Amino acid sequence: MRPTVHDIAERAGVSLATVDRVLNGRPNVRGVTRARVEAAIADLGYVRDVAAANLAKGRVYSFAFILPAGDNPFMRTLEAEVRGIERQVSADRIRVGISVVPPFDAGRLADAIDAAVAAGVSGIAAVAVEDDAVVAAIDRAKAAGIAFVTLVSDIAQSARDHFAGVDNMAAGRTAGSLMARFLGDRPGPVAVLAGSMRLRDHRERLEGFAARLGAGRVLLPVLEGQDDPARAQALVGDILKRTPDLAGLYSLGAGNAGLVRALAEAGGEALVVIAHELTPETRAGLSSGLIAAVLNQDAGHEVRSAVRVLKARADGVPLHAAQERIRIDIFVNDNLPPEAGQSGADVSSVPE
Amino acid sequence: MRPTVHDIAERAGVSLATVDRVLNGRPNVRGVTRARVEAAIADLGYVRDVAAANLAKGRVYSFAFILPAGDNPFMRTLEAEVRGIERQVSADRIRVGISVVPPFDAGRLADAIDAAVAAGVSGIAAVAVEDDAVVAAIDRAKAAGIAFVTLVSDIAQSARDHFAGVDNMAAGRTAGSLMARFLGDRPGPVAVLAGSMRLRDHRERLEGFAARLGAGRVLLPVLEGQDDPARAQALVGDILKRTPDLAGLYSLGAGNAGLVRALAEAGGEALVVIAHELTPETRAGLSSGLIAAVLNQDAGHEVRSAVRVLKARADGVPLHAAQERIRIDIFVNDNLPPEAGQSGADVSSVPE
DNA sequence: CTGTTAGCGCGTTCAA
DNA sequence: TTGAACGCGCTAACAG
Repeated sequence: MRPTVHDIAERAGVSLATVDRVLNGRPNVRGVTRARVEAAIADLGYVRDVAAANLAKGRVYSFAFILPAGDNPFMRTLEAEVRGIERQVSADRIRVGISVVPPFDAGRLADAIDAAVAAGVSGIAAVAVEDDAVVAAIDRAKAAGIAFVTLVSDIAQSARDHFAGVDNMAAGRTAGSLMARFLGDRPGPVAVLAGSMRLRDHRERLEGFAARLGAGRVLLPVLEGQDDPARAQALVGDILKRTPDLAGLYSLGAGNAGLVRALAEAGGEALVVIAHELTPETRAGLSSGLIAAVLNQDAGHEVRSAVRVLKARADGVPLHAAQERIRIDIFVNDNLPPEAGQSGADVSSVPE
Repeated sequence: MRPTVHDIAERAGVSLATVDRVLNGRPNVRGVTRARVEAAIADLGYVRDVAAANLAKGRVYSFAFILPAGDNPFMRTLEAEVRGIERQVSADRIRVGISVVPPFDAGRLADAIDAAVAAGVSGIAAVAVEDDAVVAAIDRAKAAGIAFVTLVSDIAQSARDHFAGVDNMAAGRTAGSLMARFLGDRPGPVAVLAGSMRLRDHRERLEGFAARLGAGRVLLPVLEGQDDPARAQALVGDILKRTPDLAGLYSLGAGNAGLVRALAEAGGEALVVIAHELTPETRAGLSSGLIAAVLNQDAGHEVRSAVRVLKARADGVPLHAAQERIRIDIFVNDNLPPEAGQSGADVSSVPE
């Protein structure tokens, strides 16, 4: 049986309360007493039973997720995953709230962070926007002792505890080497559709992509679609028309609904298209053969990872870094995961 | 606040003990009383606090993992993951034991299952071997009320609760379509290296692969290497010599250390090689460019999934099917996850 | 058949 | 500075 506080108290010759004070770093314990208790803890290899502790405390974790509004399908999937996780973790006394802020609006994001801090949450996960105001807000949250995880998009120079997202440079490299493999010796230039070169994620993906594409391949100037389906459709339609020998197209941002429409219209067959994020649109593109491969970050995994990390931080407990690393998934038409039901509502009931 | 057993007792006008009896389906409760309690439970929307229940019960879950012995690197990774998960879940009063049995030995596997049942575990996870004796043993375990999960390799016709592994037919299709894409118009036949056509997993992968390879492509007779590195090396070396125009090679089983050695020796450059399972050997193959892509099933995910399912079954709680689906990962040289430290020992400690 | 009571491992009043 | 005692939500002896 695992040692308990009783065992420690007995071994150290003190009472339960004193053990508790030492365990939780509370004051009013003499140095010698503290040392005796700590020795006992070390000797017995005591580890606190977090479940029992929470039961006693009546503690409820409250985490805030801050996501960008808008019709970016990936962000909506992320939101659905956050909503879906609620029931899953409510048994562990964890409440998760969502606030949605205008996309790319650093001021509003910073305000939302401050609001969550004021509301007394014990952890925050947010899709970051690179901005000094946001960095400052994150640092304020950390200073208030609140766990902070950046989600999907990171700000490394902030005080955040963890980043739950992918290495976008590596994602770009992956797209580049896949593109090179798929094209083989086939001639023709390659186009890139991005949201905006002002976004760090998009810059990184492009850089990685270019690095792996191969020296002999012409890379056309980047098209910026602002992650907007209509603009993306126009841009792609245009480039297809103007570049009959186009060999490949890499869509590294959102707005892929427009991309797929433009591809379907043009009826281009041999064009190799690689896109990001598995959404209904890109899934359809894979199925119809218009898209060769989709790179994906698993939104569900990211959300679950964020919750685990926030909880671990709130408990002051170490975490398994290996499990928290978000992979870059490659999907083709044959390894697509089954279409998820309604936002995580896919529950198999148990017989008997 | 969530309703507790006290609230139910009060509302139904009974004592805690009676509520507990109803909650846990124990006997010695009058029909009318039971109905009253159940009504109160429904009215209040009560959900049991599993953590508190386990604390009270002093319950320790004990799960048995049964794995094949031998030097199959994937199986050793699986074993390492099982050992690695112990500490991670010991906080949740879960103990996991491992027993290793001779590979492909149905009798010994069945014995191990029976032994675990006799030892009184509450759940079993095993890499299944297709055999009536094994089916019978699984069914005995289920009859004894023990949760059962097949791992990596399934027996669908048994009474197992769940399969934690991948769809091998889909994995084969994925390999086939990737091979077709990678080869493009390049001429030349394709070879397949399998362990044994007597293994259902390997048959399924081959079938999927052939279905997606394309009609115009010649598929050479299957090489059976018995998952043995030395035999694999000999077979691959031989086919490379005898088939100078060989365009592609699909290794759908184990023994890839031999495969990589043979490839390195031959110095074949343009040959497109696709293999299964990310091991040190295949990882080296990807890095050196000898292997184009590796299909993988995440052993850590499989083990964690198995534990979650076993625990859910033992608790009689529903589970989120979507999270328990094991994906078919595609790895190329650019999206490789960082090399894991020693068997899950990759723990980042928490500051402050 | 039903109710009382004493814990599970821990945190938190209160006194001392 | 320390300790005794109670309670978190639930289960499991016991009585009745």
